Amino acid sequence: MKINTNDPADLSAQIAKAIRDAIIAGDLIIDERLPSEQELAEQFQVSRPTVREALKRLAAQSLIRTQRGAFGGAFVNRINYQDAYSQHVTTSTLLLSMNDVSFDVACEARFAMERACAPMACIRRTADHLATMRAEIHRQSQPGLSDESWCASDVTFHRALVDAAGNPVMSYQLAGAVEAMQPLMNMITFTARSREKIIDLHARIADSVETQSPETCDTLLNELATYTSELAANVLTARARRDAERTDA
Amino acid sequence: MKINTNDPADLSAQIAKAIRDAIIAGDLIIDERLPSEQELAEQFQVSRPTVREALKRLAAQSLIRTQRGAFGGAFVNRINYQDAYSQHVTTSTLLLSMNDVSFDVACEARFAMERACAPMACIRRTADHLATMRAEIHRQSQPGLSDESWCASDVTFHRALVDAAGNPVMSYQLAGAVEAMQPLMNMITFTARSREKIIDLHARIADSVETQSPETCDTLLNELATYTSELAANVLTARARRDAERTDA
DNA sequence: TGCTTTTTAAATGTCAGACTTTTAAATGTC
DNA sequence: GACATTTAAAAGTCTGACATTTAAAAAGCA
Repeated sequence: MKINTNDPADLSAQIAKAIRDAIIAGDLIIDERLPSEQELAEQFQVSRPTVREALKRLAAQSLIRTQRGAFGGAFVNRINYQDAYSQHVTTSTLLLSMNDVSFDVACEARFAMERACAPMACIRRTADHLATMRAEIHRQSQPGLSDESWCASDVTFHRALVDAAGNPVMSYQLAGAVEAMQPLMNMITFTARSREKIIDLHARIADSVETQSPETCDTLLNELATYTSELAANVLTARARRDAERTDA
Repeated sequence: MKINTNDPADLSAQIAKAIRDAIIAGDLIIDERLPSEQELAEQFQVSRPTVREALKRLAAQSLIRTQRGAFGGAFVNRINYQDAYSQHVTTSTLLLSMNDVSFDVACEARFAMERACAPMACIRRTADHLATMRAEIHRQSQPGLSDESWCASDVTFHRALVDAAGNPVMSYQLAGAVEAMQPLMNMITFTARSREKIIDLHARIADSVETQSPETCDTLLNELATYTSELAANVLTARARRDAERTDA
């Protein structure tokens, strides 16, 4: 584990990279304790604050965890789905919001991937997944539900559908697409009428998963995708018209 | 932007969280300059090293970038696909390797998502994507190709297929599934015969994308998924048998 | 002996202050 | 006006110290 003296990057970044590479290569195994900060400082010939900055970088990526006290230190972390999941969602959300990704592109990606889950979900769904979907449909039917709660419930419903596929790798990868859509979904105004239609689709999707009818489920998801896109398009044109009027006035 | 004095977490973690939340909430916009480290230290009533550790955490997530010199400082970073992509791949790879994810689960997820790309790829593929696919097929046909080069070429081929769908959100989300599989793929021994079969499938997949035949493409990807699983199963049973023999001796 | 309490040492967390290096704006010079 | 020089601001780094946490080791005790 060496650092390149010709590298223009910060020392702490170089040290972080060296340790990260060692973890990825398997030279440092799970739960293995790194040398103490003082020892690392001596190894890399830098000061302790510099080592600490490097360790904080790695901690931010959940690659290590630190423990205080005697026999404490930095340990190689087993990355769990929870940590990876929340990081993935944060990054995906920012990626979408910062890069002017159009609603259509995000929507297309999300539903394409969700439709990939559907056949597996129809086969492997448990009573638990179905119950979650039904519960969210019930929540969505309640009058006076705020737009935010509506969207949150929508995400929960779709997460249950994805989780029903029983493949944690897919759940993890899909999380970015489904949850990161929420801020974009919040732009849409869901009228009582549009909510009604979506709830109907949700109910029929739940039915198709329960009766294990992948083709029906696929068709319904497609319909939902189309309808969601339409709603978004309406919002955008309405907004454009209003802006135009304001410019005229 | 305040920190909670009752929070048991480290100060640097709290400060990082406060700034991160401000960025996610949109209180800090892209390219906005944060206060200098000295000013942040005064605002949060901590020392400069503590602030620096917080900033390094954010830098590790590509949320900020720092610039030295007069009028330098920490700036809110526009997360680009490149950065997000490599982070996503790193995390996915470690998630798979550290959590004993079975080959089948990872394989299923990968091909299910790839099949979701296929219809879009058939419609939107450009000459560029097709050329990349053909070039990789050609590379794969060369005798004496190392297993690692073979796998790398395989990833490039499939990335081209995914990119051909013309949806950057899908490309980003799929990157984790496709590239993170590489270490698992490296476990498989690709004999000349198995390579031949895969190359044939690759060629027919490229054909189907070129002739815009989504159904054929889907079937072929399915076939490739099944065959890949079979190869892996063979490796695993062979290894199990060998281990058993070794135990006997 | 066996359990509880106290001590202790090692490690991270935090701080203060100084110095170095980089960088771009401001100033000076031709 | 174009180029060189100065300068100040900011990140990067270092040194040394102290605070806090924690688990092992030691001591005390029944």
